[in-house]
Amino acid sequence: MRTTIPDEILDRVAEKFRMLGDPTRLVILRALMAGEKNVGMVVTETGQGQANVSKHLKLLAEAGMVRRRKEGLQVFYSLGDPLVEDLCELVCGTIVREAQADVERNRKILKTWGGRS
Amino acid sequence: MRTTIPDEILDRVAEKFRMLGDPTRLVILRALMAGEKNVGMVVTETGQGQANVSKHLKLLAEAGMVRRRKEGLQVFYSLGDPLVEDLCELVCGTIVREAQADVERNRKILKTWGGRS
DNA sequence: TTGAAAAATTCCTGACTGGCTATATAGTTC
DNA sequence: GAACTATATAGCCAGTCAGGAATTTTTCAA
Repeated sequence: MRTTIPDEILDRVAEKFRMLGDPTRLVILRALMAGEKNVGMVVTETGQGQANVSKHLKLLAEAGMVRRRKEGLQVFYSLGDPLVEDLCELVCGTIVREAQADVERNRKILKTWGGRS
Repeated sequence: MRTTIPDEILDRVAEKFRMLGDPTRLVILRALMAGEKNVGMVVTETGQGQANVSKHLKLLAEAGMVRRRKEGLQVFYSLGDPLVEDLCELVCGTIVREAQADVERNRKILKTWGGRS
């Protein structure tokens, strides 16, 4: 039996997912998956504006999905726990499976109805 | 080595997460975790308005996270694949760990600085 | 102290979205 | 067909949020 989501943490669960529900944030997190980076590096790597990156990193840090370390002028961010990677891997796997199912379905359709153009 | 998120599916990954990033949708999905239900049952179980539930279910179905089956007047929805449950379980586990860490931290603070009131 | 660099913050705007009410559609029963 | 039920849809409003430009804060170096 699987445990259900307790009411008390529903909002926090939603918050975590909401943080991952934005493509720009995913790109930022993907950049951090390769290792700790400062804001400037994330900016150049993602092509996003500095203000935007800073804002997103703040949100991610507040949600506890990213760690913050200050060193002189620069601030370094890194993934806090493997949760993010695990979640992304699961979802990516599902999407790949969906794509494969699509391909298979189309292959059958073509086999039955398709001819040479 | 972990595979990174391919650019081509970034938006779809974000969409899946975005679907889970709303407390109401989580409640709806939680209801479906117990098994297939028609819209009316989900409405009474979640306490949400009928129009809202219908809209959310439509979104979830479009995102491929919920299956739709029509039977006479009623429409039954069910979880399509175990992805949702897996994701929720992971996040819940993390939040519980965070809470435990908080408790532990506070315990130490009290042990050092706290006295009897 | 002045200047420069990195990051954060503020303000603004446009787009999106959750929830509501009312209405429409589809299917059943009489 | 008329009445009824279950679900879907349309329209509206308020709140939220991503992105950009400009400014501020923080820190280091000269």
